[in-house]
Amino acid sequence: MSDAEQTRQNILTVAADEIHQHGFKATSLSVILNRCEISKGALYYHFTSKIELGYAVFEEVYTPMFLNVWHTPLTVDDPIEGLCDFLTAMTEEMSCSEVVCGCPLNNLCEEMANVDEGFRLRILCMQEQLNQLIVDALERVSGDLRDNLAFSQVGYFIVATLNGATSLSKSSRNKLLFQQVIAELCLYIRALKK
Amino acid sequence: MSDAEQTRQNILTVAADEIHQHGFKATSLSVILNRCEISKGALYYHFTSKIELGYAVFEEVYTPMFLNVWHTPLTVDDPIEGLCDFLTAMTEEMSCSEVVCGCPLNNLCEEMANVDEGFRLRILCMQEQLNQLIVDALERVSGDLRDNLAFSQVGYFIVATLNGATSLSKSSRNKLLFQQVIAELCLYIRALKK
DNA sequence: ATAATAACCAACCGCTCGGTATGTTGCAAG
DNA sequence: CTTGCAACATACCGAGCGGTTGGTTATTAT
Repeated sequence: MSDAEQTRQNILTVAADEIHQHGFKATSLSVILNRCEISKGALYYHFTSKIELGYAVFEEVYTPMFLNVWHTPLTVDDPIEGLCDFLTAMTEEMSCSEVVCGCPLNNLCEEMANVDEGFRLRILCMQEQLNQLIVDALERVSGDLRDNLAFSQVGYFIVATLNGATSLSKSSRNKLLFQQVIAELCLYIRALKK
Repeated sequence: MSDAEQTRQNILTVAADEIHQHGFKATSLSVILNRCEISKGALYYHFTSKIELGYAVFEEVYTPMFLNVWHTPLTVDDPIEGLCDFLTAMTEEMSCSEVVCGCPLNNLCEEMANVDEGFRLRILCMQEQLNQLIVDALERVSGDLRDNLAFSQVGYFIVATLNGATSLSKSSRNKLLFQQVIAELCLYIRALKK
Protein backbone atom coordinates (compact mmCIF):
# COMPACT_ATOMS: atom_id res chain seq x y z
CA MET A 1 0.00 0.00 0.00
CA SER A 2 1.32 3.40 -0.96
CA ASP A 3 1.99 6.05 1.66
CA ALA A 4 -0.98 8.07 0.46
CA GLU A 5 -3.32 5.10 0.63
CA GLN A 6 -1.94 4.28 4.06
CA THR A 7 -2.78 7.81 5.20
CA ARG A 8 -6.26 7.55 3.79
CA GLN A 9 -6.92 4.23 5.49
CA ASN A 10 -5.60 5.61 8.75
CA ILE A 11 -8.00 8.54 8.53
CA LEU A 12 -10.90 6.19 7.79
CA THR A 13 -10.07 3.94 10.73
CA VAL A 14 -9.71 6.77 13.21
CA ALA A 15 -12.79 8.56 11.89
CA ALA A 16 -14.83 5.35 12.15
CA ASP A 17 -13.83 5.06 15.79
CA GLU A 18 -14.56 8.70 16.58
CA ILE A 19 -17.94 8.59 14.84
CA HIS A 20 -18.79 5.41 16.71
CA GLN A 21 -17.87 7.00 20.02
CA HIS A 22 -19.30 10.50 19.63
CA GLY A 23 -21.64 10.43 16.65
CA PHE A 24 -21.03 12.17 13.35
CA LYS A 25 -21.86 15.75 14.22
CA ALA A 26 -19.98 15.71 17.52
CA THR A 27 -16.92 14.21 15.87
CA SER A 28 -14.29 16.93 15.55
CA LEU A 29 -11.99 16.95 12.56
CA SER A 30 -9.22 18.38 14.72
CA VAL A 31 -9.38 15.34 17.00
CA ILE A 32 -9.02 13.07 13.98
CA LEU A 33 -6.07 15.17 12.80
CA ASN A 34 -4.39 14.90 16.19
CA ARG A 35 -4.88 11.17 16.44
CA CYS A 36 -3.59 10.65 12.90
CA GLU A 37 -0.80 13.18 13.43
CA ILE A 38 -1.54 14.86 10.15
CA SER A 39 -2.58 18.35 9.12
CA LYS A 40 -5.92 19.58 7.92
CA GLY A 41 -4.47 19.90 4.45
CA ALA A 42 -3.82 16.18 4.36
CA LEU A 43 -7.38 15.35 5.30
CA TYR A 44 -8.84 17.71 2.74
CA TYR A 45 -6.54 16.30 0.12
CA HIS A 46 -8.16 12.88 0.56
CA PHE A 47 -11.74 13.96 1.35
CA THR A 48 -13.60 16.95 -0.01
CA SER A 49 -15.66 17.58 3.13
CA LYS A 50 -16.56 16.20 6.52
CA ILE A 51 -19.71 14.59 5.21
CA GLU A 52 -17.86 12.90 2.35
CA LEU A 53 -15.51 11.48 4.95
CA GLY A 54 -18.58 10.23 6.81
CA TYR A 55 -19.92 8.55 3.68
CA ALA A 56 -16.55 6.92 3.06
CA VAL A 57 -16.44 5.61 6.62
CA PHE A 58 -19.90 4.17 6.17
CA GLU A 59 -19.16 2.49 2.86
CA GLU A 60 -15.59 1.37 3.42
CA VAL A 61 -15.61 0.53 7.12
CA TYR A 62 -19.08 -0.04 8.53
CA THR A 63 -20.75 -1.74 5.56
CA PRO A 64 -18.18 -4.50 4.95
CA MET A 65 -17.88 -5.02 8.70
CA PHE A 66 -21.61 -5.54 9.08
CA LEU A 67 -22.07 -7.79 6.09
CA ASN A 68 -19.17 -9.92 7.25
CA VAL A 69 -20.40 -10.20 10.83
CA TRP A 70 -23.93 -11.21 9.86
CA HIS A 71 -22.99 -13.49 6.98
CA THR A 72 -21.37 -16.19 9.11
CA PRO A 73 -24.23 -17.10 11.48
CA LEU A 74 -26.80 -16.97 8.68
CA THR A 75 -25.08 -19.39 6.32
CA VAL A 76 -24.59 -22.31 8.69
CA ASP A 77 -26.76 -25.42 8.36
CA ASP A 78 -29.29 -24.25 10.92
CA PRO A 79 -29.58 -20.44 10.67
CA ILE A 80 -32.15 -20.36 13.50
CA GLU A 81 -29.62 -21.74 15.93
CA GLY A 82 -26.86 -19.85 14.19
CA LEU A 83 -28.68 -16.60 14.79
CA CYS A 84 -29.45 -17.40 18.42
CA ASP A 85 -25.87 -18.43 19.10
CA PHE A 86 -24.66 -15.29 17.37
CA LEU A 87 -26.92 -13.03 19.43
CA THR A 88 -26.12 -14.81 22.68
CA ALA A 89 -22.41 -14.63 21.99
CA MET A 90 -22.86 -10.92 21.36
CA THR A 91 -24.23 -10.41 24.84
CA GLU A 92 -21.23 -12.17 26.33
CA GLU A 93 -18.46 -10.72 24.22
CA MET A 94 -19.83 -7.21 24.24
CA SER A 95 -17.12 -4.88 25.43
CA CYS A 96 -17.72 -2.02 27.79
CA SER A 97 -17.32 0.50 25.00
CA GLU A 98 -19.88 -1.30 22.88
CA VAL A 99 -22.36 -1.20 25.76
CA VAL A 100 -21.87 2.53 26.00
CA CYS A 101 -21.46 3.42 22.33
CA GLY A 102 -24.04 1.14 20.77
CA CYS A 103 -24.19 -0.07 17.20
CA PRO A 104 -22.57 2.25 14.61
CA LEU A 105 -25.31 1.64 12.05
CA ASN A 106 -28.13 2.26 14.50
CA ASN A 107 -26.38 5.32 15.91
CA LEU A 108 -26.03 6.90 12.49
CA CYS A 109 -29.61 6.01 11.69
CA GLU A 110 -30.84 7.79 14.81
CA GLU A 111 -28.59 10.79 14.35
CA MET A 112 -28.36 11.40 10.63
CA ALA A 113 -31.21 9.67 8.77
CA ASN A 114 -33.56 12.61 9.23
CA VAL A 115 -31.06 15.38 8.52
CA ASP A 116 -28.98 14.12 5.61
CA GLU A 117 -30.32 12.33 2.57
CA GLY A 118 -26.94 10.84 1.69
CA PHE A 119 -26.65 9.11 5.01
CA ARG A 120 -30.31 8.11 4.99
CA LEU A 121 -30.08 6.29 1.67
CA ARG A 122 -26.88 4.52 2.62
CA ILE A 123 -28.36 3.41 5.93
CA LEU A 124 -31.54 2.23 4.24
CA CYS A 125 -29.56 0.25 1.69
CA MET A 126 -27.52 -1.38 4.44
CA GLN A 127 -30.65 -2.29 6.41
CA GLU A 128 -32.20 -3.82 3.30
CA GLN A 129 -29.10 -5.88 2.65
CA LEU A 130 -29.11 -7.05 6.25
CA ASN A 131 -32.76 -7.95 6.00
CA GLN A 132 -32.16 -9.80 2.75
CA LEU A 133 -29.48 -11.90 4.43
CA ILE A 134 -32.00 -12.95 7.06
CA VAL A 135 -34.77 -13.55 4.52
CA ASP A 136 -32.49 -15.73 2.41
CA ALA A 137 -31.53 -17.79 5.43
CA LEU A 138 -35.14 -18.24 6.52
CA GLU A 139 -36.28 -19.21 3.03
CA ARG A 140 -33.52 -21.75 2.79
CA VAL A 141 -34.94 -23.63 5.79
CA SER A 142 -38.56 -22.65 5.28
CA GLY A 143 -39.54 -26.30 5.37
CA ASP A 144 -38.65 -26.41 9.06
CA LEU A 145 -40.52 -23.21 9.88
CA ARG A 146 -44.12 -22.43 10.72
CA ASP A 147 -46.45 -21.69 7.86
CA ASN A 148 -47.71 -18.21 7.08
CA LEU A 149 -44.53 -16.50 8.21
CA ALA A 150 -43.78 -13.17 6.55
CA PHE A 151 -40.02 -13.53 6.21
CA SER A 152 -39.24 -9.91 5.45
CA GLN A 153 -41.38 -8.78 8.35
CA VAL A 154 -39.63 -11.25 10.62
CA GLY A 155 -36.26 -10.00 9.45
CA TYR A 156 -37.00 -6.38 10.16
CA PHE A 157 -38.51 -7.37 13.49
CA ILE A 158 -35.27 -9.06 14.53
CA VAL A 159 -33.12 -6.14 13.45
CA ALA A 160 -35.44 -3.63 15.12
CA THR A 161 -35.42 -5.51 18.40
CA LEU A 162 -31.65 -5.83 18.37
CA ASN A 163 -31.30 -2.09 17.83
CA GLY A 164 -33.75 -1.37 20.60
CA ALA A 165 -31.81 -3.67 22.88
CA THR A 166 -28.55 -1.79 22.35
CA SER A 167 -30.44 1.40 23.11
CA LEU A 168 -31.49 0.00 26.47
CA SER A 169 -27.95 -0.98 27.34
CA LYS A 170 -26.87 2.61 26.76
CA SER A 171 -29.08 4.00 29.48
CA SER A 172 -28.55 1.18 31.95
CA ARG A 173 -24.82 1.09 31.32
CA ASN A 174 -24.69 -2.66 31.74
CA LYS A 175 -25.48 -5.77 29.79
CA LEU A 176 -28.39 -6.97 31.88
CA LEU A 177 -31.29 -5.38 30.01
CA PHE A 178 -29.57 -6.16 26.73
CA GLN A 179 -29.22 -9.80 27.70
CA GLN A 180 -32.85 -10.01 28.76
CA VAL A 181 -34.13 -8.60 25.49
CA ILE A 182 -31.84 -10.88 23.51
CA ALA A 183 -32.97 -13.86 25.56
CA GLU A 184 -36.58 -13.04 24.75
CA LEU A 185 -35.62 -12.48 21.11
CA CYS A 186 -34.06 -15.94 20.95
CA LEU A 187 -37.28 -17.40 22.36
CA TYR A 188 -39.13 -15.67 19.57
CA ILE A 189 -36.67 -16.83 16.92
CA ARG A 190 -36.72 -20.44 18.04
CA ALA A 191 -40.52 -20.33 18.06
CA LEU A 192 -40.34 -19.72 14.31
CA LYS A 193 -39.67 -23.42 13.95
CA LYS A 194 -42.52 -25.85 13.56
CA MET B 1 -50.93 31.39 35.67
CA SER B 2 -48.60 34.30 36.29
CA ASP B 3 -46.79 35.99 33.41
CA ALA B 4 -43.49 34.54 34.56
CA GLU B 5 -44.88 31.02 34.76
CA GLN B 6 -46.46 31.52 31.35
CA THR B 7 -43.06 32.49 29.95
CA ARG B 8 -41.46 29.46 31.55
CA GLN B 9 -44.07 27.07 30.19
CA ASN B 10 -43.72 28.61 26.76
CA ILE B 11 -39.97 28.03 26.83
CA LEU B 12 -40.49 24.43 27.93
CA THR B 13 -43.00 23.74 25.17
CA VAL B 14 -40.88 25.26 22.42
CA ALA B 15 -37.72 23.61 23.73
CA ALA B 16 -39.46 20.23 23.86
CA ASP B 17 -40.42 20.61 20.21
CA GLU B 18 -36.96 21.75 19.13
CA ILE B 19 -35.25 18.93 21.04
CA HIS B 20 -37.66 16.44 19.52
CA GLN B 21 -36.93 17.73 16.03
CA HIS B 22 -33.18 18.29 16.18
CA GLY B 23 -31.90 16.50 19.26
CA PHE B 24 -30.53 18.19 22.36
CA LYS B 25 -27.07 19.20 21.19
CA ALA B 26 -28.23 20.49 17.83
CA THR B 27 -30.98 22.53 19.45
CA SER B 28 -29.95 26.18 19.39
CA LEU B 29 -30.94 28.45 22.23
CA SER B 30 -31.22 31.36 19.81
CA VAL B 31 -33.89 29.50 17.84
CA ILE B 32 -35.86 28.94 21.04
CA LEU B 33 -35.49 32.62 21.87
CA ASN B 34 -36.74 33.65 18.45
CA ARG B 35 -39.73 31.33 18.57
CA CYS B 36 -40.63 32.50 22.07
CA GLU B 37 -39.88 36.13 21.20
CA ILE B 38 -37.88 36.62 24.34
CA SER B 39 -34.29 37.56 25.07
CA LYS B 40 -31.48 35.38 26.29
CA GLY B 41 -31.70 37.08 29.66
CA ALA B 42 -35.26 35.81 30.08
CA LEU B 43 -34.25 32.25 29.39
CA TYR B 44 -31.32 32.38 31.78
CA TYR B 45 -33.55 33.89 34.41
CA HIS B 46 -35.72 30.75 34.37
CA PHE B 47 -33.03 28.15 33.68
CA THR B 48 -29.42 28.15 34.84
CA SER B 49 -28.01 26.44 31.74
CA LYS B 50 -28.93 24.67 28.55
CA ILE B 51 -28.66 21.27 30.15
CA GLU B 52 -30.89 22.26 33.07
CA LEU B 53 -33.44 23.36 30.50
CA GLY B 54 -33.07 19.94 28.91
CA TYR B 55 -33.67 18.20 32.23
CA ALA B 56 -36.75 20.34 32.85
CA VAL B 57 -38.13 19.47 29.41
CA PHE B 58 -37.59 15.81 30.16
CA GLU B 59 -39.24 15.90 33.57
CA GLU B 60 -42.04 18.35 32.94
CA VAL B 61 -42.96 17.60 29.34
CA TYR B 62 -41.76 14.19 28.14
CA THR B 63 -42.22 12.17 31.35
CA PRO B 64 -45.87 13.06 32.07
CA MET B 65 -46.67 12.73 28.38
CA PHE B 66 -45.27 9.21 28.23
CA LEU B 67 -46.81 7.96 31.43
CA ASN B 68 -50.16 9.30 30.32
CA VAL B 69 -49.98 7.78 26.85
CA TRP B 70 -49.03 4.32 28.08
CA HIS B 71 -51.32 4.26 31.09
CA THR B 72 -54.57 4.12 29.15
CA PRO B 73 -54.05 1.00 27.02
CA LEU B 74 -52.50 -0.91 29.93
CA THR B 75 -55.32 -0.43 32.42
CA VAL B 76 -58.20 -1.66 30.31
CA ASP B 77 -59.77 -5.03 31.03
CA ASP B 78 -57.62 -6.88 28.50
CA PRO B 79 -54.19 -5.22 28.42
CA ILE B 80 -52.99 -7.64 25.73
CA GLU B 81 -55.57 -6.37 23.29
CA GLY B 82 -55.24 -2.88 24.71
CA LEU B 83 -51.54 -2.91 23.91
CA CYS B 84 -52.03 -4.29 20.40
CA ASP B 85 -54.77 -1.79 19.64
CA PHE B 86 -52.57 0.98 21.01
CA LEU B 87 -49.61 -0.02 18.87
CA THR B 88 -51.71 -0.51 15.77
CA ALA B 89 -53.39 2.85 16.24
CA MET B 90 -49.93 4.35 16.55
CA THR B 91 -48.98 3.10 13.10
CA GLU B 92 -52.10 4.67 11.65
CA GLU B 93 -52.13 7.99 13.46
CA MET B 94 -48.42 8.55 13.19
CA SER B 95 -47.84 11.95 11.69
CA CYS B 96 -45.19 12.64 9.10
CA SER B 97 -43.07 14.50 11.62
CA GLU B 98 -43.22 11.57 14.02
CA VAL B 99 -42.03 9.23 11.28
CA VAL B 100 -39.06 11.48 10.68
CA CYS B 101 -38.32 12.62 14.23
CA GLY B 102 -38.91 9.40 16.12
CA CYS B 103 -39.68 9.00 19.79
CA PRO B 104 -38.39 11.80 22.06
CA LEU B 105 -37.38 9.37 24.80
CA ASN B 106 -35.56 7.02 22.47
CA ASN B 107 -33.88 9.93 20.69
CA LEU B 108 -32.50 11.33 23.93
CA CYS B 109 -31.40 7.88 24.99
CA GLU B 110 -29.44 7.43 21.80
CA GLU B 111 -27.95 10.89 21.86
CA MET B 112 -27.34 11.73 25.49
CA ALA B 113 -27.29 8.57 27.64
CA ASN B 114 -23.62 7.97 27.03
CA VAL B 115 -22.44 11.57 27.35
CA ASP B 116 -24.40 13.00 30.26
CA GLU B 117 -25.12 11.22 33.51
CA GLY B 118 -28.05 13.48 34.36
CA PHE B 119 -29.87 12.57 31.20
CA ARG B 120 -28.89 8.92 31.50
CA LEU B 121 -30.39 8.51 34.95
CA ARG B 122 -33.60 10.30 34.02
CA ILE B 123 -33.98 8.16 30.90
CA LEU B 124 -33.30 4.97 32.84
CA CYS B 125 -35.87 5.94 35.46
CA MET B 126 -38.45 6.62 32.76
CA GLN B 127 -37.76 3.30 31.05
CA GLU B 128 -38.14 1.48 34.36
CA GLN B 129 -41.45 3.19 35.04
CA LEU B 130 -42.64 2.26 31.56
CA ASN B 131 -41.56 -1.32 32.08
CA GLN B 132 -43.30 -1.43 35.45
CA LEU B 133 -46.54 -0.31 33.84
CA ILE B 134 -46.33 -3.25 31.45
CA VAL B 135 -45.30 -5.70 34.15
CA ASP B 136 -48.22 -4.63 36.36
CA ALA B 137 -50.64 -5.10 33.49
CA LEU B 138 -49.27 -8.55 32.64
CA GLU B 139 -49.34 -9.69 36.25
CA ARG B 140 -52.91 -8.55 36.57
CA VAL B 141 -53.98 -10.98 33.85
CA SER B 142 -51.28 -13.57 34.45
CA GLY B 143 -53.97 -16.24 34.73
CA ASP B 144 -54.68 -15.86 31.02
CA LEU B 145 -51.03 -15.97 30.01
CA ARG B 146 -48.58 -18.75 29.30
CA ASP B 147 -46.62 -20.12 32.23
CA ASN B 148 -42.95 -19.39 32.75
CA LEU B 149 -43.13 -15.92 31.28
CA ALA B 150 -40.55 -13.45 32.58
CA PHE B 151 -42.74 -10.36 32.75
CA SER B 152 -39.96 -7.81 33.14
CA GLN B 153 -38.07 -9.36 30.25
CA VAL B 154 -41.20 -9.29 28.13
CA GLY B 155 -41.76 -5.64 29.03
CA TYR B 156 -38.31 -4.55 27.99
CA PHE B 157 -38.59 -6.64 24.86
CA ILE B 158 -41.73 -4.80 23.82
CA VAL B 159 -40.22 -1.39 24.51
CA ALA B 160 -36.98 -2.27 22.74
CA THR B 161 -38.79 -3.49 19.64
CA LEU B 162 -40.96 -0.41 19.52
CA ASN B 163 -37.89 1.80 19.69
CA GLY B 164 -36.16 -0.20 16.99
CA ALA B 165 -39.25 0.12 14.83
CA THR B 166 -39.23 3.92 15.02
CA SER B 167 -35.58 3.80 14.07
CA LEU B 168 -36.43 1.88 10.91
CA SER B 169 -39.09 4.39 9.96
CA LYS B 170 -36.52 7.15 10.15
CA SER B 171 -34.34 5.67 7.45
CA SER B 172 -37.16 4.51 5.23
CA ARG B 173 -39.10 7.75 5.65
CA ASN B 174 -42.41 5.93 5.57
CA LYS B 175 -44.60 3.89 7.83
CA LEU B 176 -44.29 0.59 6.01
CA LEU B 177 -41.37 -0.94 7.88
CA PHE B 178 -42.73 0.45 11.12
CA GLN B 179 -46.10 -1.14 10.47
CA GLN B 180 -44.51 -4.48 9.61
CA VAL B 181 -42.47 -4.58 12.80
CA ILE B 182 -45.50 -3.56 14.88
CA ALA B 183 -47.60 -6.22 13.17
CA GLU B 184 -45.03 -8.83 14.08
CA LEU B 185 -44.83 -7.41 17.61
CA CYS B 186 -48.59 -7.77 17.99
CA LEU B 187 -48.34 -11.40 16.89
CA TYR B 188 -45.73 -11.88 19.61
CA ILE B 189 -47.84 -10.09 22.23
CA ARG B 190 -51.00 -12.04 21.45
CA ALA B 191 -48.97 -15.25 21.62
CA LEU B 192 -48.33 -14.46 25.27
CA LYS B 193 -51.85 -15.69 25.95
CA LYS B 194 -52.48 -19.32 26.71
C1' DA C 1 -41.67 58.42 48.64
C1' DT C 2 -38.31 55.05 48.39
C1' DA C 3 -36.13 50.78 48.46
C1' DA C 4 -36.09 46.20 46.85
C1' DT C 5 -37.04 42.57 44.03
C1' DA C 6 -38.90 39.95 40.01
C1' DA C 7 -38.68 39.64 35.29
C1' DC C 8 -36.69 40.72 31.68
C1' DC C 9 -33.39 43.01 27.48
C1' DA C 10 -29.18 44.10 24.60
C1' DA C 11 -24.54 43.71 23.88
C1' DC C 12 -20.75 41.28 24.24
C1' DC C 13 -17.19 37.34 25.14
C1' DG C 14 -14.28 33.36 24.29
C1' DC C 15 -14.27 29.30 22.00
C1' DT C 16 -14.70 25.75 18.57
C1' DC C 17 -16.20 24.45 14.35
C1' DG C 18 -15.80 23.22 9.17
C1' DG C 19 -13.60 25.06 5.41
C1' DT C 20 -10.11 27.64 2.43
C1' DA C 21 -5.98 29.78 0.50
C1' DT C 22 -1.40 29.56 0.12
C1' DG C 23 3.12 27.56 0.93
C1' DT C 24 6.37 23.55 1.03
C1' DT C 25 8.57 19.08 0.06
C1' DG C 26 10.00 14.95 -2.31
C1' DC C 27 10.09 12.25 -6.20
C1' DA C 28 9.68 11.11 -10.99
C1' DA C 29 9.50 12.14 -15.85
C1' DG C 30 11.62 14.50 -19.69
C1' DC D 1 19.02 20.01 -14.45
C1' DT D 2 14.45 21.46 -14.10
C1' DT D 3 9.74 21.08 -14.51
C1' DG D 4 5.55 19.31 -12.55
C1' DC D 5 2.59 17.09 -9.78
C1' DA D 6 1.31 14.29 -5.68
C1' DA D 7 1.05 14.74 -0.93
C1' DC D 8 1.03 17.11 2.31
C1' DA D 9 1.68 21.57 6.10
C1' DT D 10 0.48 26.24 8.03
C1' DA D 11 -2.27 29.99 8.86
C1' DC D 12 -6.29 32.01 8.63
C1' DC D 13 -11.54 32.94 8.07
C1' DG D 14 -16.47 33.72 9.26
C1' DA D 15 -20.20 31.76 11.62
C1' DG D 16 -22.51 29.98 15.43
C1' DC D 17 -22.39 28.34 19.91
C1' DG D 18 -23.40 28.64 25.23
C1' DG D 19 -22.81 31.81 28.61
C1' DT D 20 -22.00 36.50 31.13
C1' DT D 21 -22.47 41.29 32.22
C1' DG D 22 -24.68 45.36 33.11
C1' DG D 23 -28.51 47.68 32.61
C1' DT D 24 -33.99 48.52 32.55
C1' DT D 25 -38.83 48.32 33.83
C1' DA D 26 -42.76 47.37 36.55
C1' DT D 27 -44.58 45.87 40.72
C1' DT D 28 -44.64 45.40 45.62
C1' DA D 29 -43.35 46.15 50.53
C1' DT D 30 -42.15 49.47 53.89
